Amino acid sequence: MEHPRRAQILRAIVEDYVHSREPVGSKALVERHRLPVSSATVRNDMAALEEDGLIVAPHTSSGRIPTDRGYRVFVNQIAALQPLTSAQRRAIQVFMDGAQDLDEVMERTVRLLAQLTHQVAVIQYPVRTGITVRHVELVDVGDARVLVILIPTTGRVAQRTVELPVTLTEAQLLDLRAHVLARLLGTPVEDVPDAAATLPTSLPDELRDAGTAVSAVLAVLAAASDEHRLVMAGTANLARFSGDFPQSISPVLEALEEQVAMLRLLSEMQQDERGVAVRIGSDHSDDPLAEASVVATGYGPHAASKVGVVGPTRMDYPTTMASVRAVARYLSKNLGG
Amino acid sequence: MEHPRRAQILRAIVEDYVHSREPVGSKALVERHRLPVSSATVRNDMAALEEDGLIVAPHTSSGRIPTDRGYRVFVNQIAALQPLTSAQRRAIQVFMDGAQDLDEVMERTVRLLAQLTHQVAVIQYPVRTGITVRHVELVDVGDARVLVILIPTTGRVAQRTVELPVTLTEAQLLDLRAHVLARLLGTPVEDVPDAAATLPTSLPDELRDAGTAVSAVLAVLAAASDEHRLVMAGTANLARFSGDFPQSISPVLEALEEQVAMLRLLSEMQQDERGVAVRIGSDHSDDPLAEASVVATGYGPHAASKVGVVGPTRMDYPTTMASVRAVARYLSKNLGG
DNA sequence: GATTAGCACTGTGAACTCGTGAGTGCCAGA
DNA sequence: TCTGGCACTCACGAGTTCACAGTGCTAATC
Repeated sequence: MEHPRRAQILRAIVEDYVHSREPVGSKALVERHRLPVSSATVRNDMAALEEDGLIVAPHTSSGRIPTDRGYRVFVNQIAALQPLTSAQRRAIQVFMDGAQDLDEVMERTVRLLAQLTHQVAVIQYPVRTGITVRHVELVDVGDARVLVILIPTTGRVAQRTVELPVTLTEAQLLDLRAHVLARLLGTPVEDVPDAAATLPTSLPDELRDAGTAVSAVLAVLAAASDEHRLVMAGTANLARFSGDFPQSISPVLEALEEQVAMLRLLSEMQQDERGVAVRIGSDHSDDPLAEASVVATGYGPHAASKVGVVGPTRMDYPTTMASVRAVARYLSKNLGG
Repeated sequence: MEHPRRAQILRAIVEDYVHSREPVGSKALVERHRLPVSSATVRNDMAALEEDGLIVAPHTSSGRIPTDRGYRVFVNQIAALQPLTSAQRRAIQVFMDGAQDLDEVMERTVRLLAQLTHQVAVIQYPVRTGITVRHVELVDVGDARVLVILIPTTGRVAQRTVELPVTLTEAQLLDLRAHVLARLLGTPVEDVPDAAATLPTSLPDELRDAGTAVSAVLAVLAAASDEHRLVMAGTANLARFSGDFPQSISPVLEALEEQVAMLRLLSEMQQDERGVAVRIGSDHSDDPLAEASVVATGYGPHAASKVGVVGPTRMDYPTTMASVRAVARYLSKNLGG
């Protein structure tokens, strides 16, 4: 793509097609974009672009539409993302202001992004790093059952009841608690499973079985964290764009409900130097998101948590990318506290 | 509707239309259901049913389709819900078996119900009654900030950090904790706001301001509970039935995302003696669910928590109602533990 | 070599016609 | 109250025509 005019024409085709949803022809292109060449020249360039697999004609004697590869090249060409309008900036401020807890921040963020982009927005709960164990509490619930509570330095408190193989006295439970605290306090949460596994060996005999049960639960509690949760909003936007999905929007909705798959997809996306990752369509046709594009970026420390939108390949990439990045930046800035 | 044959004809029309999505005519009706009368008779009855507003003809000389009122009467006529097939019962068992924590139960339930009914399924987190305060923990986080943790007898632990107007020593914090515990331990969660409000008056002067801040947070924590959370699954099913929504499925998707509105809607639905509540369409056309039906029922103690499905008015009510009830019963039975 | 004007060609989609058939309402008779 | 019969009515699909936006190609021009 060293040919500058062809790049310009590709850009024009993408813009017009995204805007009108109709195949764009050479003549209309020259007029709408005041190109300093004739339609015949544009036709020649179009033939070359088609040769390169960047655009296709749905049928003989119709205008061209971009292919996934065409969108890809277009997206890569965008040098700098256009900044948001001041109105949009203000919207972010107003919308996000006053969110009390993390749940509310996630909820508002995802709604805001859906509204800003007119697409489906998804956000992963923050991935926290450097979290250690602040406290562990064992509460007797009767019937040899104990409520195990794991309190990390930041993030959500995790709890679960566990059935002990033996009944412990109150003093024994306090003793066990002391052992657990001694072993785990200040331990990075990701090391808790290993640390907990070594716990029983250091316990007096009468606490060993109970300690084993508690350790197992602690390992589960340390592993289960918010960061596998995904929140989304704006699914109704998909229906509005249903014309852009040749099949149906069903596979897309299904894919969105598969949180595990979505999380993997998001984590696999590599953002470029502009700070945004874009996935356009898919090569393998069995992918439920084969007809869709995903624009995502990381936020928070190491940009480890993801936020993004899902929409049709025929999408306004420049503004969508700008919105996603702006929201992520806002989050990164205001989530530290 | 004391006319038995007309009731039978209405039933037949609903069944055929639900099954074929096409207006049903008098002749086809007589054949498919082996009615012991002629098509002319059926036509007369149809005219009467139309007079009553239970069916309409989309245009002159076409078959009839049920109105919302028609569906209503049809649903009321169903005396006993047909029980699930043994395969379906087994599916519930297999599907739900092995769910570890509440989140997983909710997740699996809603997926199962979506799969069973081929509709969008929604479930409200259990409404718990008779919950009291098991424990309150205050953890110093530095910078005059304290993490307040409220542990109820059952349900999710709630926590939030609060900024204190003054810095407390460790001993003062322990003192405050003791006062809080003395006041709140064993208090029903719904009474916590009131109880917490009286807390500061009983505090020594140097703890009063901090106590006020903590009380406010405790009130919030006690109010915020899982029971306002709604989980859904099967939105892709909506797209498959998109032909059944004259406008688009957008309003329905929007309505589903409005958790507050959905919760209110669900709580307002009164289930009848069969244990299921059915809402068919809507009178006011500005309702986003005007084109949709909701089948819901309560589960758990006092059937206070809701589970149900949302779909087109052209829905297989008997089996949907049976599925919803079966799932709710399963939940009620297995959620006590 | 790149660009342009000119021209013949093509497939889509909108507008129109027309025949078919399922379905209705109504009436007269059992 | 039910039934057979009959005239009538639309919706729908197939077939046809027409205009037009757009293309590819060729030959002339910069």
